[in-house]
Amino acid sequence: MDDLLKSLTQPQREAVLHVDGPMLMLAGPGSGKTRVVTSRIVNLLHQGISAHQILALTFTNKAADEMKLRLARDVPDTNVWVGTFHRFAARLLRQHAVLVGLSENYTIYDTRDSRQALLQAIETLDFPITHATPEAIQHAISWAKNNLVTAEQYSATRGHELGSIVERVYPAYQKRLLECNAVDFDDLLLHTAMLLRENPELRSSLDQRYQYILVDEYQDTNLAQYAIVRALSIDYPNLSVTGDPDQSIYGWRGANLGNILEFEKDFANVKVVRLEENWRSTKSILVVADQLISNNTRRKHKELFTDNPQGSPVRLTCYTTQKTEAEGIAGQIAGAIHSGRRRPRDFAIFYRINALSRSLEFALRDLGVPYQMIHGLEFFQRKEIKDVLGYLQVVNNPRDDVALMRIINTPARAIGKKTVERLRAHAIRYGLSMLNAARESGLIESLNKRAAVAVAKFVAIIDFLGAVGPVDVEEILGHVLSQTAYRELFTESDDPQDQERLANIEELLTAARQFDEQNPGGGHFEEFLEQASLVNDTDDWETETDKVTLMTMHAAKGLEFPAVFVIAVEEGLLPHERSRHDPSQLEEERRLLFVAITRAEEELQLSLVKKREFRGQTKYVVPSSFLMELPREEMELIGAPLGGDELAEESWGDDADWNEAGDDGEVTFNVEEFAETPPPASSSTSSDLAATLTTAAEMVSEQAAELPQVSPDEFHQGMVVRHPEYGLGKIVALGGGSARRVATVDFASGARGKKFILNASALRPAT
DNA sequence: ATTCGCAAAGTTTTT
DNA sequence: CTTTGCGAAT
Repeated sequence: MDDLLKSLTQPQREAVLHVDGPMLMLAGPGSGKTRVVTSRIVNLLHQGISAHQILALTFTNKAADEMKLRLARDVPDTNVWVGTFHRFAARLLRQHAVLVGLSENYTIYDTRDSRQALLQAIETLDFPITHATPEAIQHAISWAKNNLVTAEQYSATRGHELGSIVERVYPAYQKRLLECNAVDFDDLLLHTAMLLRENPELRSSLDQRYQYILVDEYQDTNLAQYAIVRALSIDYPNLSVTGDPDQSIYGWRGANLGNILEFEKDFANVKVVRLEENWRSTKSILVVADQLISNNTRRKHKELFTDNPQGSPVRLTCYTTQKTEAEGIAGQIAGAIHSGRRRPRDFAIFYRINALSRSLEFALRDLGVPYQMIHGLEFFQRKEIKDVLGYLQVVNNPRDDVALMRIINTPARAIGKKTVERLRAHAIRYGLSMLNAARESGLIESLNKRAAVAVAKFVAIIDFLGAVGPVDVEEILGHVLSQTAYRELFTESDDPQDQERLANIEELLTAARQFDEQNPGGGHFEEFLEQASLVNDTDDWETETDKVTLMTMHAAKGLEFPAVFVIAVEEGLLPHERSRHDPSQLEEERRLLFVAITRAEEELQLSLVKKREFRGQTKYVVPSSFLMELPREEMELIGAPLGGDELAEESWGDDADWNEAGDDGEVTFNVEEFAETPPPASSSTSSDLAATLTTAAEMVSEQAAELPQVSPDEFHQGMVVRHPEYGLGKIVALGGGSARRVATVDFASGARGKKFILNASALRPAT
């Protein structure tokens, strides 16, 4: 502990040593915030505070994992609860589900599932919605929930058209969710906040349980999150929040900047600590960031400074077109890599909208620079994954109609739209869940025999899965795959997309296996599903690989890179067109650029172009108004017209000036020079990856056939195997930990569901 | 039940 | 210009 303190600055030390009472830590970018927070937890434990009285809340899994990792380094085996708001709420809600009308096996719907539930609710209302899209309604409901407005409380402002629709739809939607025993993301917070508000004994016992609460990125909390944290800090107001108002970039999602700006009014005797010293960036970079952000009014004044060297000046480069911009940047990167000065992973390129990544991808690929792009949601949103998990959802929560309707005819089993409609009508009429309605398919008059039989077969599958019992997740998923023959949909196809789907299913099984290892005992279906819906795969962005990173400025928060490029610093893109006219939204756009700039450690280039192709047509670009707020005399300006005085106010927005500059605007780097660069290992696409994986798997099974002893890990679900007694068969499910891995096998000879302990059996892969 | 074609929209994104 | 989703046709 003493060693720890020695390496800290005075303000950092103050924050670390703070024990009781509320604390507000205003931490600028690169100020060592995470380190301070984890050190403070270490100190709390040191003071004799029990680990289970400490609660650390973050926004993203990435941040939570980072904190866990650092904490584990200092205090191995601690059981301080570190996690996201949503996960904490989900856990609390499991224990007290009944109080809000749910049962503990409730399902968490993602945005798409919620939309389906919403559409179903609108159907039951049967009044036509003409002037609002479902997305708009969904958004309005989400906004209400984030602001703690319940369905009963919601009332439209007079004359507000969308509002009056929402007023009717919101309660119906909420009813539908309860019928399905499901919640949406916002409900996790709303229900929990209401739970605490309406059950004073529960609130005070939890307040006592969680005496020390730490919240990260407090500037991004919404009202619901605020209410939860506030309710847990009344008797024991040892709440410490960390954040930076200048890095609040999620206002459009309901984040309430007021939460952090007014923290000091909210609690008595708040200790305020300012971490202003920056350890990340050069002076050149920091001064640009500082000047820019000082144009905002809604902030807490902060003086950023650093002991780091001056560094090279920040570049502001103007290219002719997005093509030359991309090539120029790719050329600089290739050059630096080629000369051995930098590695690919040192670089990041940020842009305001995903659509801008295209030209960069081409340019990087042309020069053979490996890169990775961070897109938001992926894995758990894929159709094949959602389909397979849909079965598990229904098994876990038989009232989950949304999941049921997703899978009832997937893979196709002759249950058409009409049949589903009739089932649904029956369900509504008798107040049944879809599954129970399906059970009665034989009694529904509108259904013909063929349809009724098809439905009965589906019910049989669900019942079979339900009867499997509390086994490992990997095993139940294996049963899902073999019962539905889902895998067979893809195995015969040579469409590369299908191969990718197959690989994704394997990945799901691997994820299930890892989960099983961490949660032994079997039957943890709902925890697995919860993890699947609350996780997103930007979280496991590969930090280890040596590639240039391309991402939106939003995704960049919390990261740092030696060299950063920010492209398209242009009016209409940054600030974005839709934010340009509202002063508070404009400030958020400025914060976004501030976040992007402060990711850079040593080198930074901002760039724009003269004309940009957008949605098919080329338009002359107006430089971002933010550029005028930067200390241009301290920056290196490259490329006409930014080199001269043309960046003066009078030429702003005047397209003519841009035309005159000519078409071969200066490019900072000669691309041709690097065209001959021997291409480094190119960025591997997922299909490449799938191909390698298949080959590897083949090699493994070839080897296995020759070797007398086979490792249990070499068996996988769906594999064809041979047994000396039963002959050829197929693995329909796998379960158990690595030492006691059990395979369930159906044999061609007719023997079904035979179980073998892989370590001990004579079962071998067939080749 | 699947496939094809057309229309419409096209910030940012967590959970 | 692209992508994506829904609806109509086979």
